[in-house]
Amino acid sequence: MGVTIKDIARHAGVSYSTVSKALRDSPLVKKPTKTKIIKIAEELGYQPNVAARSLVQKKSFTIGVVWPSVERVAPSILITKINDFLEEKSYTTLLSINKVESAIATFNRFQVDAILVFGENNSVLSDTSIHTTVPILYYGLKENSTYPTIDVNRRKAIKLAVNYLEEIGHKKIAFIGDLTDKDPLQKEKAIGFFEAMNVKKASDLPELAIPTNGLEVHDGYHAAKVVLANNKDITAIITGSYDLTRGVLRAANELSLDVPKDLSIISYDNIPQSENLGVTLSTVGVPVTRIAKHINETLLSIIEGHNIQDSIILDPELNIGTSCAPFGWYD
Amino acid sequence: MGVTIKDIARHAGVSYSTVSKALRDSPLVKKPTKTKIIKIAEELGYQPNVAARSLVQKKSFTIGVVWPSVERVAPSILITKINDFLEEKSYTTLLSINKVESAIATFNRFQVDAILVFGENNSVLSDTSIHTTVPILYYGLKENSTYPTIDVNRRKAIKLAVNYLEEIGHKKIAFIGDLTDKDPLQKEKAIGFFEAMNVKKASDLPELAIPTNGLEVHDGYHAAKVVLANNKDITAIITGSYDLTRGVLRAANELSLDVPKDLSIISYDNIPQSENLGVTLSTVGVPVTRIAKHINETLLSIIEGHNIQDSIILDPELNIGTSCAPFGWYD
DNA sequence: TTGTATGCGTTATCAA
DNA sequence: TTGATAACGCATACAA
Repeated sequence: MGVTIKDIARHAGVSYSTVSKALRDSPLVKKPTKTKIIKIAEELGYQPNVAARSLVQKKSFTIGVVWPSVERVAPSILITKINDFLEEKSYTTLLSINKVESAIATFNRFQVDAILVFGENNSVLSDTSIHTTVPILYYGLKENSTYPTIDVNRRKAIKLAVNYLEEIGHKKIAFIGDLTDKDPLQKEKAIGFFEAMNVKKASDLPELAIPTNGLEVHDGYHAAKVVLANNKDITAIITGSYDLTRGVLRAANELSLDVPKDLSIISYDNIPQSENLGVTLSTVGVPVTRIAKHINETLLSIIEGHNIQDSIILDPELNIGTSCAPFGWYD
Repeated sequence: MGVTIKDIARHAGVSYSTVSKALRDSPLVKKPTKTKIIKIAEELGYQPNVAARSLVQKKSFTIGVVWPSVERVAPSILITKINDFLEEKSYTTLLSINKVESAIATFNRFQVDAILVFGENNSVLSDTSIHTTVPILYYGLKENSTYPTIDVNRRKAIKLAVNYLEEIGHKKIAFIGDLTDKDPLQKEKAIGFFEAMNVKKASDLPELAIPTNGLEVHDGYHAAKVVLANNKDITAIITGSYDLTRGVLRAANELSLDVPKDLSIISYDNIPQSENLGVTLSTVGVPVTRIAKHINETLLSIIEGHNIQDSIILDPELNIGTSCAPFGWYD
């Protein structure tokens, strides 16, 4: 059994309520008593019992994160950031990888102060089925949720990239990414491209809208090899993900194409890249740190009882590195 | 505020202790009262308060999982399996992505019944620094832990593969994988290869021990392209991971090499493959389901107070699919 | 400045 | 078969 404040009280020769106050750094306890108590607590390896504390405080200083699709990388980095921030504010985050409904039920029983739900791309979170007194924040596609939501404008991101490339003179701009309907997030990016190009669908733009079979490095590599061989006058490529971009760079390299002299590249990306790719990437997207910041602030705000008015859709930003240059710059 | 048993009691016109019994399906409550109470509880959306319950029971039916490196895929699948099993046994799993020490402290305060630590490959978990009354189980490299540990024998796995290939007549067997010292888990596989080949290090076997820059598909693809071009009499390849294998298969395909006619492949793997690769893969490793089973049983066992005697190192198994055939089989 | 008493929601023991 | 009550560990209003 763990050490309780009563054990500490006995050792210190004071009442346990004094110990309680001392440990919470209350001004109602004299300095010397306080330091003595804290010292004893440390010696005994005291750890406050969350169950008891949250029972009386009706607050657990804990945030539950529902994360049904553990396998995905991008959310992992976001969660890590959120966790770090929350830790600073002395909140603990606990994750559940159960199905949304059951995870929420669990967190509800645990009396967490707020629940953050990471949306699965294909499922909808509606409040009709869910019994909870704990405030919920949803991160994912706005249209999939009837809760306060934080979303990222992927469509606008790709448009931004297209517009920028056009501004600096590029005429043939290709998009390499997932063009299927399987993943709504990826689809948003494709739609962004179509809208920027004033077409409706991929088949309206067969030589510029390049589908991949996945989002891995090799998929980008393969797509780029094909498109760059068949369509020599393409001068700029926008990719749907960082990994695809890495593949495109390898393909360009093998084809002796210089980036950005022969080919400009803008990559969709949320995540700060650590890898050295020979060029510094130009990216569009909402940086994870900004997403994390918004999520955290919203979380703390709803915990304090503020009713979140509306959902937030974060605007992407464009960061131009050396992978991208005006058309004809080197001629 | 949530619904409590007292609310239910008031609605049902009984005492709250009767409600408590009824909800726990105690035989000490008459059928009709019981059903009535349960019905009201559902109507009110009652959810038992974990804090209060674990306060009195000194048991939370919760298992804490320490998972500092969220980004990795293989552990994700394992965790999912463990979670499913534990759910069946009516345990809840909670994950923490904090640093090991602080995650353990958190779980300790939450009075979880056991803690499962997923080892980070480069850090050591020793019991000297850790204050806890909760039993801990470690999953990772045995040598990194002074706690009861479950580990997988990667070295033996690769040896098994080599020996099998030799048995069926292969003379030139290459290993494609991470040969650096960066990741101890990968290093184990390399050592397994060296031991099976009776050499000490990679440079003793330059044409057969093929290093990659990573564990992605493209790394396997690239390595295989190089090695298969330079060394035509290699008839069998062992790879360090599933993704590498996918790359090798693509390379073989591009080089018009038939698998298994021209090239036999055995892949290190823990994870059941869903993808159709044209062949059914031959694999060595410990299937996640088996790992999960062992972890779960050990977890439940230590919760029941059994002192786990010793650490467990799981033996790999060899599964031969159509990607692997005896040397000369088709001649 | 310190100590005493009460209650948080639940389970468990005992009395009715 | 049901109800009253103590206890779990802690925070806090109030008494000393």
